[in-house]
Amino acid sequence: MPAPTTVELLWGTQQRPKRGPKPALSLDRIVTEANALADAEGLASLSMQRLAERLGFTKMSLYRYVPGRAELTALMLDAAIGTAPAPSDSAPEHWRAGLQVWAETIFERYSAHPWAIELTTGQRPIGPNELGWMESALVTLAGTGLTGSERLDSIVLFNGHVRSLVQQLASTAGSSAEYASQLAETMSAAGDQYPATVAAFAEELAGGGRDNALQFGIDRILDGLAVLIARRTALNCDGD
Amino acid sequence: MPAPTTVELLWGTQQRPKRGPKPALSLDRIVTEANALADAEGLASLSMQRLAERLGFTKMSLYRYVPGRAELTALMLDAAIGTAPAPSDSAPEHWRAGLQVWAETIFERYSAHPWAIELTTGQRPIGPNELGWMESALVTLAGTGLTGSERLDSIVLFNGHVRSLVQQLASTAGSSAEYASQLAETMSAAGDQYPATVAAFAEELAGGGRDNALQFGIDRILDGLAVLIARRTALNCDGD
DNA sequence: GGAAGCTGTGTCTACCGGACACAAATTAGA
DNA sequence: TCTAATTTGTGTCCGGTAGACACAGCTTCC
Repeated sequence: MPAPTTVELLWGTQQRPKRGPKPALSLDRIVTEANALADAEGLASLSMQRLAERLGFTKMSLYRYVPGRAELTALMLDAAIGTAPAPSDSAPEHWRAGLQVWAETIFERYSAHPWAIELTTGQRPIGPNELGWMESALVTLAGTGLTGSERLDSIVLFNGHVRSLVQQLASTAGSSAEYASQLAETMSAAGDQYPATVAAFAEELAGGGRDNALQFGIDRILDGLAVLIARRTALNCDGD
Repeated sequence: MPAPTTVELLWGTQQRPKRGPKPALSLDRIVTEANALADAEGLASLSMQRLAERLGFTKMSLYRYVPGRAELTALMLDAAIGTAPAPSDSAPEHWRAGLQVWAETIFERYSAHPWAIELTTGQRPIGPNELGWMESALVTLAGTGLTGSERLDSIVLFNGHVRSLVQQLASTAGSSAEYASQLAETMSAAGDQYPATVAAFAEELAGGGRDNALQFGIDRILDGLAVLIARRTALNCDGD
């Protein structure tokens, strides 16, 4: 019985062996409970021991289903982001609204499971759901006249913005007051060396201090893409 | 002797005690060697034990200088990104070139120490160097007519893009061939469910497959900011 | 009815971060 | 100059982690 690889687990290409007792656990149950545990207490509090206790089994029994922690977290990530919603309207002129929804939706998914972000680092096999999100965005971008590289780079750009925001907001969500006071203390101690920073924060506070960083970034990226798409379209018309 | 906090360590507001033997180590040496170890073998291979062996001391002696691993990594991060280069030309009309250089430079810093990226997650005190980078970008954006919130959100946008790229490129740097073959295998197995993805990658390969994702993202963000800045400038002129 | 093969379990190792007590070193004050 | 106070580096210990391995019991095939 060779241990299944991460790819085999992610894409479900393993078959049940014929002989032997029927397994009392399942991969789905394990991953579901692992995600629930991570949602409740964070990824750092997730250990094979604690997960096994939650499932009512011993630690080593989990290794019959998952080769190790790395493979488990890979499955957790793909389960956390879930299936991508089908692009509602793939007409080429609606790419802007489509990407807007795409970015907001994946932001909500990641926000519901902030621990999933740190699992997206490092070289790793891509899962079906993750690929589905990419496919969804690429369908929306299909008729824009952008090249394949540009379409892929656009997704990287959106992904980076959304994930960066989730990380930042999730970390300051619990205790933004404490965070703000700490920042204020630093500013009052060494603020004279950072005048532009002090000015920017002061102006932000005066203006209400609402955090629309997510929408701001989405709008800027969409505007930037629109500039490029318009240029491409103009060139194509000239060429015809 | 209360243990120094992360803020005190980062901002250097602790004073040497008068009595007792002179310390044989120093915070600088510890952080320098820790960064060298992380550069060589990654953050996961950095343990207090291994760091102490590298320094020729015992593990527990390190705790005389650093309260714990979390504080150590906070110092490592600020040392890794280094001091921000002074904005060479802060004339308002040069914001575009200034941000271009800013993004490329911080990209190089993070690329030299990819492990530093994962240390930027979670709520944490900000260090002097990190604040210096923010100040540098805010100075460049000072004369653009953007509000304080918009200037801060712009930096978040650039930061997210750069860090996301570093993470992705650093992970695929060592074995891009293996990664490509794995992706090709997945595509050939399940590619019919992801036609737009297959098309985009095929087109990218046909076009040479150079990865200019960093520059692509920077250009789109700059274009998007230019649109907003032009709108602000036009409104201001109308208002006058 | 074996025999083969799988499942869940208990035990074991190596490593991690960190607490705590202690001897040596150094300085302040008498 | 001598003593007491205080800091430094060290050795030992603890709880926790991931994972290896052998073993008993169950299930199915021949």
